Amino acid sequence: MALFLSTFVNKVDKKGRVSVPASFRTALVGQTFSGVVALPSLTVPAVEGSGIDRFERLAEGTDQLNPFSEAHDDFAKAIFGRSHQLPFDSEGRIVLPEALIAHAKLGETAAFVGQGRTFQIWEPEAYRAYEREATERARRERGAFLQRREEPRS
Amino acid sequence: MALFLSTFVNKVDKKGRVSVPASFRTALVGQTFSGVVALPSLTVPAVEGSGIDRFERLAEGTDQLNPFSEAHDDFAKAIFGRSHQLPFDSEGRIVLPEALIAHAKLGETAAFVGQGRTFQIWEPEAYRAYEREATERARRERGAFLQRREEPRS
DNA sequence: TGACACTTTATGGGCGTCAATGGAAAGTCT
DNA sequence: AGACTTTCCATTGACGCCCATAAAGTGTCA
Repeated sequence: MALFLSTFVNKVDKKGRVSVPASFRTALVGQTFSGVVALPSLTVPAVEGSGIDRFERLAEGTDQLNPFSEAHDDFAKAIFGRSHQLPFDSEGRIVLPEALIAHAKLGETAAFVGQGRTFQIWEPEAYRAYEREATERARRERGAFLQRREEPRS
Repeated sequence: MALFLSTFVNKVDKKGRVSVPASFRTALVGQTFSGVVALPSLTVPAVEGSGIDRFERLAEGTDQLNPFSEAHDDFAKAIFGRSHQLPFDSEGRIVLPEALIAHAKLGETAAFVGQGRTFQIWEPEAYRAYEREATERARRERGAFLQRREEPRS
């Protein structure tokens, strides 16, 4: 089980600690770093989260010499420079740095939203609004998706 | 054999538990997650269900750590975030989250409706109405279809 | 073929464990 | 020492796990 699914709303205490949903934690076991890697999303007011394995793979990509290497360089700066390693405490919580809390405008609670291979952390109310919009778009594009889904596996 | 066929109506107890029909369970054996993945349908008042394999395939197509790949779907976001992993208990039941019960307006009973590679969970009465309507529509369209076929002869 | 034993499902309920949360204690860094 | 951070216990409420029962299906054998 290596997928982040569903949405969980947990509390942020006055120390900035949040419980990472248990199912997310189990999706991260066996990694070289026991915790999550988090960075402010470049596109939405949320925190992007994943295991460190993702970044290890990403690092390999930046080492390559290719036509996009310059873009990769900017990319690496934007990604690695702004990312945080957040270790689990013994109860499976992480502490969110001030920079991330500010970026996502987090208050008393935080919504962990599964996105498959990664997840995001949202202010719950902001996510509800965003989800409504995203769902509406998905509904419109539904035809294309369903076709893809029903493709016979080769 | 991995198809969901036929319709079964089972009870929802006061804990929100429902037995997944045995034939549906056997269609799910051997998956990496022992249970079903469920999400509210985008189009009808029902719960969409499937095995996790479907979502694993979906995740492969959406790698969204790279912000330059603008191509990621709203859809994947809407799908992963709104989905729920519902593990089987030792008797083959799942517990339906409040959000799904509300979406499908489930009461004391739930109808599991096979759809081939997936299935749906309906409030039984709502499904009967929907089915009547669907077969009626199919009948009308079949009529039109047959007419079209006959046209070249005339 | 009909009766009986056995297996599989569906359903209900009780109870122990763990996840989520809060707070205290211990350790660090000026 | 004071402020802040990390580690360690304490509580509670939900959920997973187990057992018990009933209904339904399957098979066997006289």
